[in-house]
Amino acid sequence: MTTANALSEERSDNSGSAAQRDRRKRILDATYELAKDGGFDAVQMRAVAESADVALGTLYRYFPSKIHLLVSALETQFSDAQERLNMREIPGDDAGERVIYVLKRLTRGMQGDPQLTEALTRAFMFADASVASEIHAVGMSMTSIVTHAMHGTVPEPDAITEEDVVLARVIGDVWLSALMAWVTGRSTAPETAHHIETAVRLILR
Amino acid sequence: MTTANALSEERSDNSGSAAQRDRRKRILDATYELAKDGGFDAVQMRAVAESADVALGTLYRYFPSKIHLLVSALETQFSDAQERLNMREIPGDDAGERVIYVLKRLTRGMQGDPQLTEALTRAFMFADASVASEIHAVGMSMTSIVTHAMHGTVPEPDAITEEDVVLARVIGDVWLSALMAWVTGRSTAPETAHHIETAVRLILR
DNA sequence: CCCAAACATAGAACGTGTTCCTATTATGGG
DNA sequence: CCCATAATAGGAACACGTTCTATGTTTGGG
Repeated sequence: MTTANALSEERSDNSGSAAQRDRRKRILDATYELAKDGGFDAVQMRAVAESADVALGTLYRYFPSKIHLLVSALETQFSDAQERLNMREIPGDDAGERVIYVLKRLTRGMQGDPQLTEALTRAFMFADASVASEIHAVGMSMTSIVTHAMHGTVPEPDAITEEDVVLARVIGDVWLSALMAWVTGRSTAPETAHHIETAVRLILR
Repeated sequence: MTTANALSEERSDNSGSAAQRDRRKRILDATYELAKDGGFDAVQMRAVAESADVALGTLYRYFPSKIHLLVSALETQFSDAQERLNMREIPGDDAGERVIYVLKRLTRGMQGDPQLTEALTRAFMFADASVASEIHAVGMSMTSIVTHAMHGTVPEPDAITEEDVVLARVIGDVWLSALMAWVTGRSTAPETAHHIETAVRLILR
């Protein structure tokens, strides 16, 4: 999703210290690249470190575990998506239509990179309490995306009711479960889309 | 789907050499014991093998991975719960009340054994495509439990409508997400119960 | 300019899931 | 009873996440 390739070391023109900056970004880019090709298993810490051209210990200084690394990658992707979506109005005649539109778009995007999605989703699922803050951030993005879609435009904070949040959380739950079913091969892409659509209509009826 | 261990052949000749008795059951029992005390991390394959008094290779013959082992344990627990619930009528005046009753009961049961629940849930979450059939079985039990609760009594197969199944799946999704949030320390037990209750009322309104 | 502290590197080492190998022990058909 | 085959035991070996150690290298305040 991000710039295709910061993997190739771009240290040609800038000598020394310029290449020392942006380790975090290099690491995340390497993570995306490896995940895109081989999924969760291919994101091996030694491989990430080598790809990002940092030492293993440095990788662990930036991300204290493989799960932190992948959930942080997911977090970045989600807040990017949230930002992109916030820039425009969501098409659709009612909340249900708009939410379905947005979720289908999100889902299609993720299904376009199955291995990457598998890596990020499984990390998210496996995360334990130590990753709570990153997971919380992802949840916030998800809720924000859905409430935005429900309202059609970025809502004023005090325009979001208690019920909106409950609805958004439930929709987020369903979306996550559907994504998981797809990632683990228990349902096809069309089935996933259909399940999400049905559930949203049901919840926002 | 009626008996607890549909997977095992459950050899009935249990007299004879006691030590040979049902390795599968010994393994699952050891798994429960270790999980109950120390959660996911404490379920170490060498420890399970030793506890169950089988060789490591034998353990892997019965369960091809730690995830298979734990998801199978979850499967057993779920189909036990399903069986117990099927034996009686569910109290409650409408579908929503009954579903909430059952889910609260289930949730309380799992929260009574936090470490065990953490182990089983995280394994379930982490499972990949190779565990699809076990995961599917868990999903079936879940759906069955919920449709049962919706109807109040074990429904005839043809009394279950398409919509029932959709409702049950959505409820299952929410329940799973709530359980996950609790397991990873992102929400407390009361919050979890409240979220489930709110969501069920919303879905079955 | 100098030095202490923070940051990086390379790589060894360790733990646990998983695989593999060999010898031994049940099992069931003839 | 005997043998072929499968199942099990016991344990070495390997892979990858993670931690640790020893040694530079950068950086910012005096």
